[in-house]
Amino acid sequence: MTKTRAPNVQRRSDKSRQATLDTALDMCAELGYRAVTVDALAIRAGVSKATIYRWWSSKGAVVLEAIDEAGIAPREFVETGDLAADLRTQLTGIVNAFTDRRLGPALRGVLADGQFDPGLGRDIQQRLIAPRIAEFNNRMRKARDNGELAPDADLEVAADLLHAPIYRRLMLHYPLPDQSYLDKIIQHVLRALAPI
Amino acid sequence: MTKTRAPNVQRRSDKSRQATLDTALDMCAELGYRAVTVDALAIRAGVSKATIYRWWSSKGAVVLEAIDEAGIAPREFVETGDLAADLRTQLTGIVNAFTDRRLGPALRGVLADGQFDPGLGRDIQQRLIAPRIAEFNNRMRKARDNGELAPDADLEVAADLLHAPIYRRLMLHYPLPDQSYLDKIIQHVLRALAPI
Amino acid sequence: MTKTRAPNVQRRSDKSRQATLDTALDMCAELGYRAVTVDALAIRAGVSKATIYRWWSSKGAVVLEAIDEAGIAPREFVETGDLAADLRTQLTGIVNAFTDRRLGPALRGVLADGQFDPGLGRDIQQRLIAPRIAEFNNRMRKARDNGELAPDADLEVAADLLHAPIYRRLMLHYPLPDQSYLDKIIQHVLRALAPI
Amino acid sequence: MTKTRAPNVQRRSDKSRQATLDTALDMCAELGYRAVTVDALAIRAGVSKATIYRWWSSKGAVVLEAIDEAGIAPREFVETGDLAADLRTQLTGIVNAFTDRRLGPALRGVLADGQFDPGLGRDIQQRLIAPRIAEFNNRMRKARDNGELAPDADLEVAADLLHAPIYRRLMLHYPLPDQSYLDKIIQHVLRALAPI
DNA sequence: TGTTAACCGAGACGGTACGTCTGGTCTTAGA
DNA sequence: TCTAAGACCAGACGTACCGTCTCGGTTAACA
Repeated sequence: MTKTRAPNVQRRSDKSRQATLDTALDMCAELGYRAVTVDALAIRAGVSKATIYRWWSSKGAVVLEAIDEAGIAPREFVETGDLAADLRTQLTGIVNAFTDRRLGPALRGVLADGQFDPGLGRDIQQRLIAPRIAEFNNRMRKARDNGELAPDADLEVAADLLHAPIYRRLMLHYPLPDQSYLDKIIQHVLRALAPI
Repeated sequence: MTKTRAPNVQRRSDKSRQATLDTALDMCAELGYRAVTVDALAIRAGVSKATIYRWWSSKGAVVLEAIDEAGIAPREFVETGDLAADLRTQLTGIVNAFTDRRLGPALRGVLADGQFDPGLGRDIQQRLIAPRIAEFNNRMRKARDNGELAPDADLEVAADLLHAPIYRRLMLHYPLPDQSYLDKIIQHVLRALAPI
Repeated sequence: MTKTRAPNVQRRSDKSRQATLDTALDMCAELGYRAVTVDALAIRAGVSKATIYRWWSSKGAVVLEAIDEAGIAPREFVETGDLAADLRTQLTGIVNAFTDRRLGPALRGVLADGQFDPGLGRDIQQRLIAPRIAEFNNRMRKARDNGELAPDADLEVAADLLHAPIYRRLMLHYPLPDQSYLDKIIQHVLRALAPI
Repeated sequence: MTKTRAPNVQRRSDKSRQATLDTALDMCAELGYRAVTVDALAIRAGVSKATIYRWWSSKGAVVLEAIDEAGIAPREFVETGDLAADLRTQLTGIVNAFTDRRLGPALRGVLADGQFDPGLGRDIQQRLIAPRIAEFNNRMRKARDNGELAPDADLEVAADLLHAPIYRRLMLHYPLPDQSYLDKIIQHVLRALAPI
């Protein structure tokens, strides 16, 4: 009885969808993620609350989809043959996503919110993180095959050491790494993973 | 017209203070940080809401103080002379804090909340993080002086590489590192910082 | 930044409205006007506080409307041709309203509250008092035209002398007039206003 | 245990008592009775809340005592031998008390409050009303003995008819009677009570 | 081309937590 | 022992959001 029948995606209004996603990012940028309420989002997007809740489970889900759609940060590696340069490009892309005037606040907010909402956390992991880690692993596997890394280089550890400083700094309110700091990180990690 | 004349610390009721802090941790453990409300905390602690707001600015501030007081995770390094072992002890202590049945949920919650509330974030940084980083730097400086690390080893990078994986995994809902994974991290970092 | 966009009366839930008004009178009767809180009213009426505040400005406004709707005391005069009898009927009706088990406490309470809240006082005057005074004046004007009263009988004074003892006794916690006392009042006033 | 032993009146600080009473009237005049809180009263009078509650049961009791002490309105009749003039003097005194810049707000407030607080209501009746009604009855009895009133004139009715319009007008937010209106009331009542 | 199902905006609803305020009690230290 | 100062518990206040719901109006697929 209470169960709302699954809505028909065919008939979904794309205008309402886009307005909701766009407005969500705008409002995060202006007010900060926390201060964005579904009520206000609905009014400003010219959309009804029921419509939002018909298609998304929460504010976080809206913002996550908006971020994903906005194509934040490069997904695929631009491969130049220079491993350090390629890592630098990817890490810089991630940092830029967090500092982007429009996307940054939404991204930080949704990540923090994901720590409270397990469903949202899972979605973030799957939609934002996993594809980029897969790309990262691809690139690293090639480097390992090329002999740029030790043949038994542990890619999970590599992913952690390279990416984690960004998240730690987010979480502890330290300033995010700049280019030269990223280079230091990369050099340290490559040294740790170097052959013999 | 914020009346808020600063309250007189001399006359503070220690009983109310302790009850509030204890109950805050208990409720975080039982319900999760998010689900703890100041109303419910006040009732269960047998304390009035006004008293809570007289001494703390928010739920997060209460929980932070409770965690700090509970002496979560070792502050000082136990120095054995074996650097890898000492780092392992400290990092294990941190991971244990996050997985502790009583403190873990409070700690995770307050860290996530700190990402929304800048004041709280600053307090976390100062009360929880900074003292431990100082201890860490002490230990690392000794190791550098002993020649266990390169004479130009960058301790900021070292701190990031060693601690950050824990925070990244928290943030992305990955499982926290276990002992053997921590050992891997430590070995990689020590290799990156090794002399010559 | 009073958001308060005027609510849409068309879509008002009559069920919630009735439950609120009914419960307000019940609670006044049981607990006394002062002890009724909006919180408790909302819970007992099965209505949210927001709904109450959406449609009424205060507890007093709810109770006033409940009283008005309950049709306390006869509004129109029942005209029998016998002036003294008609006045007796009306005054008795007023006294009965104040002693009514269900309405009395609400009515006394809202009148007293109106002395503190000017807006409420004005509403009481307009919704409860003015229509009855108009009816009273109609009846008295007819009596004056009939020669039952002096041609220059002052109806304002008449209204005061006849009704005021009830209010004075309310205010000073004297017992309210009974039938025979009302008759005395009426006889005195009619004598004072009698034609030459 | 909870029972506070009756305080020793001998040792009562008269300075605190006077400051409390004076400040109570001042604050009623400035802010209105409702807006005066015991907290604010204590602070402004330089007196502690505990001291206030030791000697008075409520804000209303303080204000009532302040009014009584301020000797509002003439208690005794000034007897000139002219009954209408004497009544006019007394009624004018009462109206003046209600419109007095300093005492009026306190008096109106405490009267309204007395309708909620039965104990306060009783005290008002005994301290403020009863003595004046006794004086009134004295004067009226003399007039009856003098033959100015009918020998069977009902003094209770007389008191009601003469005084009640003031209270009704207070309660219904009508303007208080002015001199000429008081004269009309007096003339009507004297006519109703006139011999034969 | 008319019917109809499901969308849509609007916004009222029951809940619930917020942070503030007031009332009345209790504790502490000083006179 | 009384006082000033003020912390304390209790709980009401009015506001803000939440997520659900009901209402007409509109739109698009099917008849």
